[in-house]
Amino acid sequence: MKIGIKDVAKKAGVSSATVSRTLSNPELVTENTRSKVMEAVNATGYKPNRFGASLRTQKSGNVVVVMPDITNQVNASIIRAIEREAMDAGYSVLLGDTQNSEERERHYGEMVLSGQADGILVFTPRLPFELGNLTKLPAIVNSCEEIDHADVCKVTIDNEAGAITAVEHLISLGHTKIAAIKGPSLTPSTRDRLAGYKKALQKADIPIDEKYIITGDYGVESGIAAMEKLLKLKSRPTAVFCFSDDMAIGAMNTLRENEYNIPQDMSIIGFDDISYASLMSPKLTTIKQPLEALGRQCMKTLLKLMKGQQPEQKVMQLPFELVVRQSTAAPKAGT
Amino acid sequence: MKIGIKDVAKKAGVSSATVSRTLSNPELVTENTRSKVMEAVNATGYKPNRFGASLRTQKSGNVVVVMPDITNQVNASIIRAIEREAMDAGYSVLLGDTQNSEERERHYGEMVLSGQADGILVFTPRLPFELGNLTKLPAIVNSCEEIDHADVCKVTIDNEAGAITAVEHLISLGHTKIAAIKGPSLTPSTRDRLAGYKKALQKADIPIDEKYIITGDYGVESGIAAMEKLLKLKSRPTAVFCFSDDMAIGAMNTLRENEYNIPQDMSIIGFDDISYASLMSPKLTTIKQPLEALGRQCMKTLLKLMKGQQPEQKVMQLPFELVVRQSTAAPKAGT
DNA sequence: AATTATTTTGTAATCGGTTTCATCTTTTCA
DNA sequence: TGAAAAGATGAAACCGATTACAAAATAATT
Repeated sequence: MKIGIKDVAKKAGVSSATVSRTLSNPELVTENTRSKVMEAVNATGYKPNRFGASLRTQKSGNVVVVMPDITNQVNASIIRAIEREAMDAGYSVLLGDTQNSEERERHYGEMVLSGQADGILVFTPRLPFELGNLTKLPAIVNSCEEIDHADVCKVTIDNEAGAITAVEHLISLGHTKIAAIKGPSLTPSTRDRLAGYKKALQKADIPIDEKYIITGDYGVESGIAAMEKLLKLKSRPTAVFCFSDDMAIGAMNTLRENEYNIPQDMSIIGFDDISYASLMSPKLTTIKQPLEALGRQCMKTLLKLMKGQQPEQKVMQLPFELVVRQSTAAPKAGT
Repeated sequence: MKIGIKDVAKKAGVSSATVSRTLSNPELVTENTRSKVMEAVNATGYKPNRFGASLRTQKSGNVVVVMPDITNQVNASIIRAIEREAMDAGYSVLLGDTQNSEERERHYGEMVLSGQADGILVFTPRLPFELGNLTKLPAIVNSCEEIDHADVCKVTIDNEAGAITAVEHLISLGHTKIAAIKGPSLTPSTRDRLAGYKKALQKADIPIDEKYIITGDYGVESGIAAMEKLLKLKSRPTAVFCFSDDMAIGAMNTLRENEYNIPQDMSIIGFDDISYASLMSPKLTTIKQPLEALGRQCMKTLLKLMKGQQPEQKVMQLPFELVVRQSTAAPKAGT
C-alpha cells in the first residue's frame, strides 16, 4: 500500500503541513519536530508524489530537449551535458528525438505550453509551437540551428567565421580548387557556413564555382554521395570543406573506395570535431565545436529563464577552434 | 491568463466532466456536444494540465531510461528506438545518463518508485533502487547489462554465442594466437563474452593464454591502451577479438600508429556494429547487435508490464549476426 | 507579571483534472 | 403507449501535495 504525506504525518504525530515543510523548507521547522518527521519518513520510506506538488506549485521540474537525431554524436554530446546540468539543478530532462518531423516537434513543444515542462531546449530551426495564443514566450533556448525569432535566446558558435577559418586553412595550404559539401539549404547553420565559404574565397580572389557546391544532409551517406558527384567533375577540386564531420567521413570513404590518397590527392576538412574525427585514417582536420560547453550553457541559460530572469545577452556565442590533423595538406604539385 | 477545463466547460455550456470525457473518452459523449466542446477547446487553445490528470489517475505517462552514457553509439541507437515506441504509445521518456554513478542511478530509479514514471528501462547491471520496502517490483525492463535478479524482464542477445561466433570466425581463418580485449570484469556482458571466447578456443584445442586477455572499459581510449599492451608481448597475437566496436576502433588506431597493416599483420573483430564500424579503414568486421530491435522490444515489453500483463518470457533473446568486412583475414604465412 | 512580538504548528483551501454516482433523456420493446 | 433499459450529462468527491491564514506556543520587552 502506497504511503502518502498523511501517513507520515500520523506516524510522526504532526500535521501534513509540517511534514511538507520539513521536506521542502526545513528551516521553518523546529529541530525537534524535524527529527521526528525525518524518522517517520525513513521508517515508512515515503517518497513525495511529484504530481501533487506540481499541481500546487505549477512547476513540473522538467525540461524538454528537442533534437532531430540523438544518434548524431554532436547532439548526443550536447544532450549529455544538458542532462548533467539539469540534474544538478534538480530538473529532469524529457527527450524529444524528432527525426525532423514537424509533428513530433509540435508534440514536444506542447509540453512546455501545457506545463508538463518548465522550459524547452530546441536544436531544430523552427519554433515547436504556434505563438498564436501566447501572451509571452515560454522559457526557451535555441542552439545549433538558429530559430528565426528575435526574442528567443540562442547559444551558438559563429558558423560563418568557422567556415571562413576552415576555408582559409585550405587556402593557406595553397588550394584554389576548393569544393564544399554543405547541409540542407534551409538550415541556418548551412546558410551561414556557406556564406563563410564564399567570403573566404572572394577574399582570396578565388572565383566561386557553383559546381563545387554539393548539397548533403549532414549525414554520412550524403557525404558519400556528394563526393561521388565531385569525382565526376572534369576539373576536380583539390580540397573539400565538409559542413559536418559525418559528411567528411562519408566523403573520405568514397575517396578511399576510389583509391584516392588523403590528403595527397585531396584534402578534406570537416566541421564539429566529433570523437570519431580523430580516429579516422587519416585523422580528420576539422573545426571543433565546444559541444560540452554548448550544452552546459544552454541549460544554464534556460535555468535563468525559468527563474524569470533574462540572460545578459539574447545571443551567446562560444568559441570554435581549428584542429589541424592529417586530412589536409598542400595540393600535389601540378594540379 | 491560463485557461483550464472549467473555462472550456463554461464556454461550451457543459460541465467540466463532459469536457474531460470528450477529450479522453469521446465515445461517451454525443456527437452534438462533442463538437460544441471541441469548438470551445480550439477557440481557447486549451491544453489539459498533465498533473491534474496524473494525480487522479495515478499514471504519469512517463518512462525513465537509465543508461551509462548516451554518447555511446550503442546506447544512442537503442534509446532512439525506445523514444519512438514510447511516443507512439503516448509516453514521454525521461533521460537518465548516469555516467556509471550509482548515486545517479538511484536518483533515476526513485522516479519510478515515487510515481514520477510508470516504468523504467535499465541498461546498467544494477537495480537502481533498493527492493527493501517494495512489496512488488515496479515495471522494469533490463537490457545490455544483465541485472542479477530473476524477476526482472530482460531483452538481450546471447553474448556468449556472439563471442563464440566471433572467435570461430577467426579460427576458421586459420588464427590460433587470438587475443581478447574485454570490458570491465564485473559487467555481465563481459563475463558472458569472455566465457564464449574461452569456449571457442577450448573447442578448437587452442590453449588459453591469460596474457592475451586485456581488460578495457568498452571505450575507445581503453582499446588504444589495450593494443599497446598486446604489442609489447614477445609472442604477439595474429588476431584480436574486441568486446566492443569502440575498443576495436581504438585498437586499430594503435596498430596504424605503429604501422601495422590490418588485416595482413593483425586481424581485428569488434562487437556491436555501430554505424562507424563500416566507415573505418579497413571496414571493421564485427558482431552486429540489433540495436533498433533491442530498443523497440524493450519498450514493447515495458508497455506490456505497465498494462499489468506479463510478457510470455522473462528473458527475450534477439538474434545477433556476424558481419564480415575487411578487418579480418587469414594470418600471414609463417607467423 | 503582563503585554507584545516572534516562532511553530495546524486547519483548510487550493491546484486541475478524472470518475463515481445520481439524475435526466432517449431508445427499445412488449 | 408505457415500462424498462440504455445513454448522456452534471454535481461533487477525489488524487496528494503546498501554502495562506489562524491559532497556539514560545520568546522578548517593558
